[in-house]
Amino acid sequence: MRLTAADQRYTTCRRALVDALAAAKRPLTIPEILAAAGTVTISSAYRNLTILCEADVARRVSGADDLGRFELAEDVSGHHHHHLICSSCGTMADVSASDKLEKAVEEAARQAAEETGFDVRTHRVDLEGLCPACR
Amino acid sequence: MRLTAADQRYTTCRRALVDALAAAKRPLTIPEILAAAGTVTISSAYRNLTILCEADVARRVSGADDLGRFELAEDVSGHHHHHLICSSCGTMADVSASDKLEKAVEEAARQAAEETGFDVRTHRVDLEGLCPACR
DNA sequence: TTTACTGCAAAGGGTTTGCAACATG
DNA sequence: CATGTTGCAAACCCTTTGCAGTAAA
Repeated sequence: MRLTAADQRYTTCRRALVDALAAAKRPLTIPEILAAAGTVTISSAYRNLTILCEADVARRVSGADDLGRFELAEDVSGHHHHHLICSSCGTMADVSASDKLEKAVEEAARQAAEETGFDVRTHRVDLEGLCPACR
Repeated sequence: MRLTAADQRYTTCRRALVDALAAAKRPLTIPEILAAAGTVTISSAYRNLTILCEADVARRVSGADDLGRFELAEDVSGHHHHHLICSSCGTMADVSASDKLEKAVEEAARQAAEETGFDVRTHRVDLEGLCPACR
């Protein structure tokens, strides 16, 4: 949390954003964040989310639609996970990753790095389909 | 290719779009598609890409930035693959998937479906990092 | 010829930015 | 007190849409 101290002030607005993200167990859209964070204006939300992302406190994720979604960084939330995405309503849900999957992805990353020269830093596994409400 | 026939006409414009996507071995942004497809206007590109996606000839993918990117559907290109994404310049590259990884992802999908009630239809594995040009 | 497609330009919607007032350290 | 931060509204950029002319079947 105090990662922010390394860069900037930890204001009421920023705290509200972090709290909103921490309370949700899934990535939130800007509208959802605004609703959850109380009196935060749109411009402040965007501005501070950008800052929080740069400070590695939050992370922007992309789903099925083109709405920006944000979640706490894994260093902050403390657990590595992947996402379930509903192709109908766009909602995202967190799912924990199994060791077997992680190992397979890491191996694939190593291999791809070797073949292409990419410096692979992280990965993302999304499972897409229909959520209970939309199926 | 003739999937389009099932819905609409196979015009010069649409052929140009499909050819452009087929020629690239990675997802292309709209600007890249316009450059590659010759005399296609922006509105036609968006309109037809939407139609091609609905006909399952093409597919829209999202990467690190918020630019829409398109690639041929796997039924058309003929091979299942994942993506390498450069977090600096946003470029995406295709990488083929190993059997081991596919199996692990499918197992994870099955498990997640059971736990959450999601009807998982497809998956996406992105390896993110820095491309050779940006590292 | 009929119907769908194309181009142009204007409209739309989410995101970013300028600027003056304000709050934090 | 000095700076960084907030709010408001205008600016932006990518994407979508209306409409009249054009091309495909």
